Amino acid sequence: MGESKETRERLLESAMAEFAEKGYTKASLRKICAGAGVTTGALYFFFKDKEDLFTAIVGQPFDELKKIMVQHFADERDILASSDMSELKGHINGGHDEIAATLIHHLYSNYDAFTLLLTKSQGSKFENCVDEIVEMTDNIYSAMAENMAAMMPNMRVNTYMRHWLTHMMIDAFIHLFTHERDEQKALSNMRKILNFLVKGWGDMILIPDDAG
Amino acid sequence: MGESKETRERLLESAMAEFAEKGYTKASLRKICAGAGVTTGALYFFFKDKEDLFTAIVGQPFDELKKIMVQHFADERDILASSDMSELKGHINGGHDEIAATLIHHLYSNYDAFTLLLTKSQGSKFENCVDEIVEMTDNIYSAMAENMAAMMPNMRVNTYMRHWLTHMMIDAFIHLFTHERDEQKALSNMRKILNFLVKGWGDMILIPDDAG
Amino acid sequence: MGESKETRERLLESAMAEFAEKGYTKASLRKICAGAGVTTGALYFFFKDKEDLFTAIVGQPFDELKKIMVQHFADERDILASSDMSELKGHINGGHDEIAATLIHHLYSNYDAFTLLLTKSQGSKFENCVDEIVEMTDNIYSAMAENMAAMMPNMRVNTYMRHWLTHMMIDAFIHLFTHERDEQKALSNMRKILNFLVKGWGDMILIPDDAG
Amino acid sequence: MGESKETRERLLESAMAEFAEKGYTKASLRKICAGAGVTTGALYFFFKDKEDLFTAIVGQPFDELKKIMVQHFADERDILASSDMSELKGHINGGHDEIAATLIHHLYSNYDAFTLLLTKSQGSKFENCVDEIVEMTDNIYSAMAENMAAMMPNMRVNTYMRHWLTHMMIDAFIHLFTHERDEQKALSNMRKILNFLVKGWGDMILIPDDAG
DNA sequence: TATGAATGAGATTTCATTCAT
DNA sequence: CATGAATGAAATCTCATTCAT
Repeated sequence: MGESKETRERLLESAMAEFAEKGYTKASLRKICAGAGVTTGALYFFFKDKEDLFTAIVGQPFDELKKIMVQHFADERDILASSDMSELKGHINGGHDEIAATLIHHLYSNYDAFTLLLTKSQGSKFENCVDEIVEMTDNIYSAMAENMAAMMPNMRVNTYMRHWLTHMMIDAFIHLFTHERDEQKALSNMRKILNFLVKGWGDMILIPDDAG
Repeated sequence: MGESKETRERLLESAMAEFAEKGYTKASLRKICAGAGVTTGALYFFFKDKEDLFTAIVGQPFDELKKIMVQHFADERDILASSDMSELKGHINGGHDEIAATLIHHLYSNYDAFTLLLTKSQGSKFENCVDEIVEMTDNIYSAMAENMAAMMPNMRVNTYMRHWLTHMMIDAFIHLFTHERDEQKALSNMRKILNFLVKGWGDMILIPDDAG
Repeated sequence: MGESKETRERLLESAMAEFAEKGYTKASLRKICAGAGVTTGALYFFFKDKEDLFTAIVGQPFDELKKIMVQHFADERDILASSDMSELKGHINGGHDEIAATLIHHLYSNYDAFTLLLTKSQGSKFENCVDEIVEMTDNIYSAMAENMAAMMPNMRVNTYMRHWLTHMMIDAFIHLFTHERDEQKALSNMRKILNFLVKGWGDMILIPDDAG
Repeated sequence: MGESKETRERLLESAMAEFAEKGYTKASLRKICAGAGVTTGALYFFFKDKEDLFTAIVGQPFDELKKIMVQHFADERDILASSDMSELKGHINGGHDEIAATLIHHLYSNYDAFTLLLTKSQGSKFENCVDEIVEMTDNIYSAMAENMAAMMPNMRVNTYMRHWLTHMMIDAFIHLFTHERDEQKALSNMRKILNFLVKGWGDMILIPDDAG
């Protein structure tokens, strides 16, 4: 009554707790409402259905995550387009450091939402969100790898390994995020991990033309 | 009536399909029974409850997986106990190759069961099965890493990176398994990946005493 | 297999335990069979259905109980038919003592069966067994009371109190049986109780013609 | 929709009929809902589960019954504390008359509920409600009997008979209630019965020190 | 805005019973 | 004499959702 904003927020908080405890599928809207001190009708005033409620929690952070990545990759592409080989390699590391910091900051600024998204979304439309991110990233890296191969005679791209390395990189972010509550430590570790993974480009992705 | 083996197997097949489509939680026992052409009571003659049915599909393959790992690690420990440093490093690679082949063969020999276990078990008692495997592996690698550090003066173990590398290795198996239907290709790729990850031991896990 | 008698008895024992624990309605035939180490088919070889199984436990003791009472009352009637008033009164007490001993002995000789019958039969055809006994007894006492009233001028029978006193007497037996495990103590107490209740005949049952 | 009070009441009425016909355990919630013209979900809006529905019918009358008894016994204790022997005996009868009237009135004012409670509650949490009442009463009478014995030299309490007499008294109330639909007749008969039972105190409960 | 009431479909599970072998 | 398999109905209960007020 008259306290609409509060109600909506109480619902979101209650939903966060319930989704975190039970997972998307097993979470009960009734219990979410009870936890917010309202009845189901109130929930349906603010949200279309269960999916809409879940989206209200994780949707925007997830969209922003994608926006950040798209933006970063667009910047990268511009730079790479006008680079020679040695500048490029240097840039990859620097670029990685920058985007890593930005992404990790974004993840930790929306800690609860991303925890839900990454560990409790099975059954919702977000259940394949990681695949979506991997695909996005892979598309970019695909272009990047082909560019690099084009500059290096007698070398070609092992697409399978490129895909795997991309996946490992995303998984590394997720693993860090879900196992390390402190943002600074996460960032510091992520840098070491990225340093390591970048070596995989040379080792596994760009390979001699005649390799199996 | 009278076609006992068939019925149980039809139930398992129908269950496999339903679990694969909907995931453990959303799968409907009614539909599983309908799919097998029997009534719900028949299901309860063969299986105690939903969890028992799911376990009948994934339980044994999972247990064997753990048994294979335990056996492998026990063998390794015996060998490592009587090795000097250089032999040891050589062995790690060889050992990896061997266990990788065994594990991948086991995974692909129970393809459907492991697909269920790894991607559709949320809500069941197996939902944390990957963590279980990671923990098992990490315990072994923990001992191994300490042994190696003890042989190298002025070096210590970065436990965080050790844990991460273990996780990445397990994830690599899972990623391969869930993205590559051909066992031989999976094995070939896994070998390359392991070769790469093993370098992480030198790069990130054994670090100078004074490193942060 | 070849041990039919044993099986039937094991079923009866298992049934006794299950009925005692859950009551007739909630008792599960499956659990009874499991407890006897056989499958449901075996049960249905020996017993027609659930009711028949229960009857196999409590039926005969109950029938014998009624037979004992019928016999006793028939004897009583013969004696009473040829008695004058004072002999009759004396006989009531003596008769009570005798029948009490016989009944109590019968109850305690079939302790488990009567415990089931008296406390766990709701839902079965025996659920009103106490009423049946009360009615039987009341019919006899009705005739007896009318006889006595006929001998006493200006007195009539208060049928309500007669019915109540009969009920209390039966309840006294049941209360004793269900609260006192030792037959001798039960009998000793029952005698005191009957002595007391018999006074009710003079006090409440045979009343002046003009009483309300 | 919109006829909330009616629905809840229709459910209670339908439940009363079903419980009365089948007993608590065998009563079907489906049939109760059908009888009330609503779906099963509606029932669960008003009541937590089957037990809660049964409690909604019999709980309050039963609680009030206990409250009445507690209040009565508290009053009695105050009076008895300041009485000599002869006043006390007189009081017992008077007190009995008063409480009997109050209790019987309460029982008949909730006729259907108490019928359910006393004859159809097996399987519910109320299945031992009579024992509860007996115990309450027995505790009080225990104290009362000891007081009386203390005033009478060379006399002691036969606790077994005290317990039995208490039980008989409660059973008398129940028997009257379940066999006599008319409140006035029940009360009138109850008075006679109590008069009779009170004699048991002298005959069976307070006995010479040297009695067995 | 929000409530209170109700729907209707569906969930898992248990039951007594049957019957071919 | 007993098994193993299966039926079919019913049980209690929970769910997301709707809607008049």
